[in-house]
Amino acid sequence: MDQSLICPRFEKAITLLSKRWTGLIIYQLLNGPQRFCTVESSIGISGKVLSDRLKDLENEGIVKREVIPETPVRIEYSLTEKGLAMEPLMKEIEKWSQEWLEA
Amino acid sequence: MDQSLICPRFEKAITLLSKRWTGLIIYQLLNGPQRFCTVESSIGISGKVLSDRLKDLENEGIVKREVIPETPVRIEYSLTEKGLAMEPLMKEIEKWSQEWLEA
DNA sequence: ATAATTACTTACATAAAGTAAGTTAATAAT
DNA sequence: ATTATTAACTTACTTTATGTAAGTAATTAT
Repeated sequence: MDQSLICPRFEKAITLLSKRWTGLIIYQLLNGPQRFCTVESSIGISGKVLSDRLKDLENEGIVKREVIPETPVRIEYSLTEKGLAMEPLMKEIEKWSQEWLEA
Repeated sequence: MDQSLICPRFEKAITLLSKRWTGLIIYQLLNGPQRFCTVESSIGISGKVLSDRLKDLENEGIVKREVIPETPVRIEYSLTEKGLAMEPLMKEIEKWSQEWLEA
């Protein structure tokens, strides 16, 4: 009796967002391209997990990684079109949180 | 250099949704009140974790638990107003998934 | 040659989730 | 009265995920 009526695409999306940190990383990157250490310190994630997540998100086509040969080397992470398309979704989370959660 | 510019309410909301299964449980309950075993089999979560999550969500005021003295006893879980208010958010996730993920 | 900086990686410890068996409580059948 | 049945959990144990802290690679400045 495993009648999964849940759309597999929706399930995949929510599974993505249900991974710890994923949502916050995307939200943070909506502020524009930024480097590893900026994301790390602004959301308080460990370097190890951030490294994992950014790879996952790159594989999903949500995040883009760009090496900028400066001194020392700078690496910029940014959202792809697919990632940027999550903005309305994030706005809805924001809305809900402002209406239903206490400060 | 820990300049967390992220709104604490938003952070709490996304932390909630970043817990494995939370989003799917809420989504499933948008179909209307239902019992433990229905949620369990429709989303494929283990009884143990479902039990934990439903307690968390009850404590957050998102889910309501009602004992119905039938034979055998039936327990119905449903969304509160706060939980129902997540529908637009879920719809946005659905939209994104339909536009950006493959079937 | 040595030090400094960013972006990682590795080894190890702790916490969360999965599995399967067991418990409780309310009847219902024998 | 005893046994069985069913839903809703719990508990004990295993596996997986995350956290912490130290280490490495590459590049350039001194």
